Amino acid sequence: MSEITTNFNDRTIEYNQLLDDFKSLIKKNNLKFTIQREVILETLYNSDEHLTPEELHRIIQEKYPELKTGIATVYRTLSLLEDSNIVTSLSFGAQGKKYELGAKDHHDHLICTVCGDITEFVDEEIEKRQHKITDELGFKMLDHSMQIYGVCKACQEKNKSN
Amino acid sequence: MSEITTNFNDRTIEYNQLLDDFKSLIKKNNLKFTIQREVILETLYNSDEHLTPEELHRIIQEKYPELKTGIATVYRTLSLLEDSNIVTSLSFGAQGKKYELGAKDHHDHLICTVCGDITEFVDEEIEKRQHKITDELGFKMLDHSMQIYGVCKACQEKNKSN
DNA sequence: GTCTCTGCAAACCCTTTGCAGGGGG
DNA sequence: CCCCCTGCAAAGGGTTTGCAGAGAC
Repeated sequence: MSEITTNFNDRTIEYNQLLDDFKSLIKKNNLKFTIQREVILETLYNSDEHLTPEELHRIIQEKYPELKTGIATVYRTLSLLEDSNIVTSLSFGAQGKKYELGAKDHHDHLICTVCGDITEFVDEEIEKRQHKITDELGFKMLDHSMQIYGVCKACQEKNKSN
Repeated sequence: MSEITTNFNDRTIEYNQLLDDFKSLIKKNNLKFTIQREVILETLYNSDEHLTPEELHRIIQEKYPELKTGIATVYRTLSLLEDSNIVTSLSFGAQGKKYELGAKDHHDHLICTVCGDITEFVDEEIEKRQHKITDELGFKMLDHSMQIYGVCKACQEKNKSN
């Protein structure tokens, strides 16, 4: 039995639960619950992809054109969600960040450099080693991220058949 | 009194090697070897830090003010060096990249979110697990990077004494 | 002499901010 | 009603690009 698990797309967290959490957070900080904030959370929830702020904005504009949601609101809401650990971001150099719901369990990323597809995985042994390393150095770990770049199975096969 | 040989010579030899590699690369691609390109490589070599393009530019301007090296040249040369796998970069979201010589052995990074200091480490067990994961998924690994974010020992102690 | 490389400045892209009006609690 | 949130547009920060002259080969 492998310790490796992939693709958390079978949602462990119900949307209503997530929404409730977000509402509590908002109430606790004397913020306001707006339709824009709800739509951004919902869109992130319903997407299996890692989205850039721009992609998120475009999807929302297409689905709810009457809201005229501004890109600035998307950025502001993503910051709020990231600060609250509801979403997490992946950096892609100067080409910006991609966001995903962070309510799932922690996981790392396999990134295909051909098709851009991102696969998630968790490895308990790696997690353990990370703690061991930081403990030994007296480093207080707050977060970590790991990306493996390469060519996914599908792209390798596609390449063979050409 | 004999000439003293120190381990500094190792670095000198490595630098000449590096420079030769760079020159071959340049010749092979019908590019030109310029003083600016040499100074950029040399500065990266002589720095133990991970540098941003801006930092690199500032150091070069201070050391060789007569060259009036432009920031654009720094960016162009870094791209050239990265494409050639002579340097590697670390992403910091929208806040840009930091570069380091990639000729050293592979290693991962501990990044202090307080002082920005970067510590390098290698853990064989993690490297092994990464190969195991990609093998099982039929993913062809080309590269990987891991960053652990947190507070370094020095910053924790500084914080205590305040 | 040819053709790349350079510095400069403008352009670009992504992200943040200031502002006045809108809307949640 | 207060004051947070929004859309808009302008500003910001890092990076790239167009250009004409300088320089490598």
